[in-house]
Amino acid sequence: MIDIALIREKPEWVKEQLQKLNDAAAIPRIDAIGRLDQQRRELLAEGERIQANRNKLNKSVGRLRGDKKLDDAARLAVAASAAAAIESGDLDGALALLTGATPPNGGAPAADALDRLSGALGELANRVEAINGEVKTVESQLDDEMLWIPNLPHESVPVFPSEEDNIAWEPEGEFRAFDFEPKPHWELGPALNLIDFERGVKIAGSRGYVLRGDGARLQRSLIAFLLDMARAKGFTEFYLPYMVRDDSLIGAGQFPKFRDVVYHDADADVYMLPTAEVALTSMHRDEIFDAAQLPIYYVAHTPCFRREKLSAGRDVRGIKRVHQFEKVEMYKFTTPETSYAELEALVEASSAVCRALKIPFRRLEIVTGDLGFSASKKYDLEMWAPGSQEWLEVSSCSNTEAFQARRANLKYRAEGQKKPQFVHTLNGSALGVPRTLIAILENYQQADGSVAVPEVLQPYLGGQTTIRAPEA
RNA sequence: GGAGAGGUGCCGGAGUGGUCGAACGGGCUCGUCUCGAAAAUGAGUGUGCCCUUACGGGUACCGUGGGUUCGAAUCCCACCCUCUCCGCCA
Repeated sequence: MIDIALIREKPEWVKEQLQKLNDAAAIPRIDAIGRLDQQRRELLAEGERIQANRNKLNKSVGRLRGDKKLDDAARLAVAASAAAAIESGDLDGALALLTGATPPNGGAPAADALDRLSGALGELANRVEAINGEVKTVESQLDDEMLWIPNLPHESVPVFPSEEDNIAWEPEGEFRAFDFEPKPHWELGPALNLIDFERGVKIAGSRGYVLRGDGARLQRSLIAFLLDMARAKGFTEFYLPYMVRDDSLIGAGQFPKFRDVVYHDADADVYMLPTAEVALTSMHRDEIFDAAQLPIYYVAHTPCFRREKLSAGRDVRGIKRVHQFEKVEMYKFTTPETSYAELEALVEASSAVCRALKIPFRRLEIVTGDLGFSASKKYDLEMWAPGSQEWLEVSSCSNTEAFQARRANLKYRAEGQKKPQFVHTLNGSALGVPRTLIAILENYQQADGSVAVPEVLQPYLGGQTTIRAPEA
């Protein structure tokens, strides 16, 4: 969520930002939010004004009823005058009467004066309730609109319309020179009996896949290696729930916009985790940190489940785009002052993993048109896959600034400051597992059809250096 | 799945329908005392929202949502969650 004060104070500027994001659908919402916000505040002011008077009057009535010093006639006289004052809208006058500041004005002290007073106060309660009802309606409309507004880009993000314009940095690492035609992983995997697509589809349907033998072991090793890399950099490792409630998805920015990519168990009303980021964002929901606790670094390996409609004919082969995959995700809670330095460090941490695996990769600076919903600034890392002949996105590192913090109510108290303020949150993959697996297979394949094991993974595979096809 | 207990502030723990944002204790912060510390002692110590340049004022919040009432932490209803015992189970 962005700060509504921005919309209140400079709506045109906000619209310009949305224009850069290519989110034309969000733009008309800004005016709607402006109207709702104003409406809300007007209603609140009116409702609270009456309520403040009502609170005072109610207390005074309690005292009037219990006041031993007044005889019945006097009590009725006060009640009658006060009731008349309330009915005519003079709440201050009524209060003065009830507290004895002004004497009753001598109206007929009817026997039912106390009931009439109660009735008048009840009427006041009804008015407040009616206004509060309107406030509620307006607020829920307002919240709903706000949840659809994407995060705004940081000023350093290059302004271009589409992912075609993302800025690729100079690749790092050595591109291998092959003296044979490198195969894509969808050929290598089955040939080495590491990946079984037919059985996967048999079990799970479209896009199902099975890793087998050294394929499964390689994945397991990779995950352990990735977690160890993060842990060495000070990240605390977590095991997390894979099924989450909708508040968690709203907090991380998945809902309401991306509802259709998340699997849902309607009976239990829980959702399957699309990324660990969702669970990690919610870890400290509704908490207030001390400044001294920040920054906080977390890392977790989880499966990710994505229902996205996988378009026919695109990325259909292999395990590049699937409904279920493993990912190791890093997450940071920081102060606003340090979040951009922390973003650089985060990308560096992911880059270090690519270097350690000795696979050529490059950094992509994401432009405004491709920023997505939650990020203020984002970098992707891509590994080169010589068999598929393409760059594979293996990591995506974002600073969401206070966008998720506002949705999930994540705050901290700055040194010497009374008011808590929102933290900044960052997330980055380290790395996406199937794509890294693809890159390993395709980069480490050898002329005889076998695949060498990256040096850093060998200890995790009991010293094994090569993956070969099993004996026929 | 069966039976029971309970959800109040940073924590523990009170709370006759009106003066309760909430006793009391602990913690924490600032101060006094001290060479310093401990002990003792004084004051303070929630969050959101609205109004206000500011000082400050108002309002809401005692699991959530409804209801009763002039007035609800306190009464009624529904729901959620936690815990204990039994059963089942990796």
